[in-house]
Amino acid sequence: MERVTMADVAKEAGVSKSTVSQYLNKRYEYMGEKTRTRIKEAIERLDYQPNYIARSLKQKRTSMIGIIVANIMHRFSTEVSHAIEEYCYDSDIQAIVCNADDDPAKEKKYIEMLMAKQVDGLIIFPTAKNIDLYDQMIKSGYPVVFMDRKAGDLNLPRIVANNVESAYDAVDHFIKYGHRKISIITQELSTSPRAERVTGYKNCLQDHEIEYKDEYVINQPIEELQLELDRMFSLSQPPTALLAGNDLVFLEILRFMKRKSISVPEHFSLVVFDNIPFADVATPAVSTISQPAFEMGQKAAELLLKQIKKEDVELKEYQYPCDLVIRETSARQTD
Amino acid sequence: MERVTMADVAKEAGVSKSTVSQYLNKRYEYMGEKTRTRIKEAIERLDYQPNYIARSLKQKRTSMIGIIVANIMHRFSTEVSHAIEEYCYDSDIQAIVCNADDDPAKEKKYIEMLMAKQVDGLIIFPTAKNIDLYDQMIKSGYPVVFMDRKAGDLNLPRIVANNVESAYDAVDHFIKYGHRKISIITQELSTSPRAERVTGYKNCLQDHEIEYKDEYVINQPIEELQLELDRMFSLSQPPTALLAGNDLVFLEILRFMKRKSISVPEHFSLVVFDNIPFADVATPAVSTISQPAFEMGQKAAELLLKQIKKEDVELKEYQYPCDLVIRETSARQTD
DNA sequence: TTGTAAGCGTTATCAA
DNA sequence: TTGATAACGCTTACAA
Repeated sequence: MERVTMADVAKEAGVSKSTVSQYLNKRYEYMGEKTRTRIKEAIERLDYQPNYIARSLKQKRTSMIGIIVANIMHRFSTEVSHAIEEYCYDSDIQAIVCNADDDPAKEKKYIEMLMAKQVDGLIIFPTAKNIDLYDQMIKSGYPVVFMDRKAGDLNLPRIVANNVESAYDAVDHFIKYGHRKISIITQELSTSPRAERVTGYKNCLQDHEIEYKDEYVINQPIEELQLELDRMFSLSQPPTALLAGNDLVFLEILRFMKRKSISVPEHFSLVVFDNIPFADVATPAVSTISQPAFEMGQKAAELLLKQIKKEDVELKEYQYPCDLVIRETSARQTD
Repeated sequence: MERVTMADVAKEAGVSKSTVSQYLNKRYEYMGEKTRTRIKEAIERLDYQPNYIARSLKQKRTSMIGIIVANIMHRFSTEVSHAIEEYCYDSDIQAIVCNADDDPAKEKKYIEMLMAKQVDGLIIFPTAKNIDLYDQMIKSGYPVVFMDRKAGDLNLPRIVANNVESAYDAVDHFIKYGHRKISIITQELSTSPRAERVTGYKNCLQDHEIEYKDEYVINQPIEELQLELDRMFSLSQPPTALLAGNDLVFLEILRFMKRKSISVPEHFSLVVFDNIPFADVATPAVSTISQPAFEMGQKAAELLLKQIKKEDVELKEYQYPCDLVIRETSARQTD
């Protein structure tokens, strides 16, 4: 196991612990050539590995940050985490990814555990149910960045997509393609992006003077979606275009299509709000609204590391535009 | 920031640090009822949060483990990591996931950094290029479990899939479906699973007395695959069945199909060796050899935690059978 | 240029 | 049943 300590190296090299410490922290300025090589050799001979825990205790920094993801099953979360990790790697920072699984209690537990582990800061996809806790962290000056979701009226940097506008654009695209019976399907409206996507949908219908119909709007838990889809497609006038609110919803729509043996874009046009793997190479290629997950992740990391280094950051909302990519699941409606 | 320490709580409650420590570690046996409540109240009043770093320094355990994934872009890696995390969550252990990105130098750096951070053990998808380092860790008694890939002849628990047999089964399935011109496509044969899958392929052809043809076997980096596929499908006798060696290869095959406007199973049958999202709900649904990623991850975690707790574990290879799921991309060949 | 010594916030040992 | 006190392995004034 880990045996060799700095004291051993010091003894081996015939110097004191502090000198070894100096050496390790590359403070060579006032260090004699011989002492340096002697320490170097001693370290090699003993195969000494420094203990970062001890250093952290003293320095009050761990060079670790935490990422608390609301639900790791979303491709978007994975892409963002990945971008954060990559950014951190260049600064010799470790990222610990935790999955709150859409459970506020689990989120709370992770926040407390990561803070107890003295991680230097946190990037959170907030469940938005632990407002008091968020508030307390922020007030205490602890570095935090919010990602993807809005929560409360807190004074910290937030990275979000322009959900309203992007959903608007997708619906606008449907309308330009001749659709009038347009549906939007999301999970429960318990998070800001979902609600915003529905808002964009409504706004666009309104601007085009298309009547909003409740029966075309599904906001239900994943488990309910098959039933809801059955219902919606039994209408005398089923929708001809669907906007899937995220990748998990898309999965359910695929399942539904499989079950009914129907296909896109023949039966309806489809746009998915989310990054999905294979979207471009699938047949038919899937039209998507893709969020700039990589840029968003990098920005979050940048803002967090700046806060950790006590540099000034703007405590505002950083909004990212998404990219509506029309592929083969969108078709013109001619009736 | 983090201000309140155990000493503050002790003072506030009018007891000594050691008593507070006892309380926190739930050693109530010899503790007076009143002291207990006084400490409890003091903790609440001060909103004290223990510092796990200090505890770790003393106890020489961090309750963290590291996962070093060879390449995070594989769905399999994500699923395994996820299973490990879930298992660890129940034991109050944190998992730190690092992506070596198929780079032995990066793998080495991560191993050293995680050990310096005093993580209690490591689950590694080895690049198999750092044998000396692996050897050293294992000799020193550090808890390690290998996942997915074989590396060197080391004395530690290894979790692997039965690659030879599973590839064999897929080819056997092709042959039963009337195929004789069967191709296998993988990346470079630099890892054991890839080589084993090719072995299974060869064995099966041999058992069925089908001639092995080099021109049907592609083992090239991802970037070369489009060229190689072009070449292979320009043969006078192109293959009628393809076994894709993993999910990234599958992506390239999809890209190729898109480019050539050809489809499965009309142009060829396809089985993918890997877990891919949407496989069952895609159209056509994709035949896959799915690895029991969840079980493999759980087992790895179980074996690692046992080692950490100094319990005996068998230092052997744990081999997991995969599941050949025939879906719609496999068709009978009638010519 | 290097060494001494006092922490960092816990836990563990042993007395009281 | 509780309290001193010495670690844990490192950093950092300050002294030499």
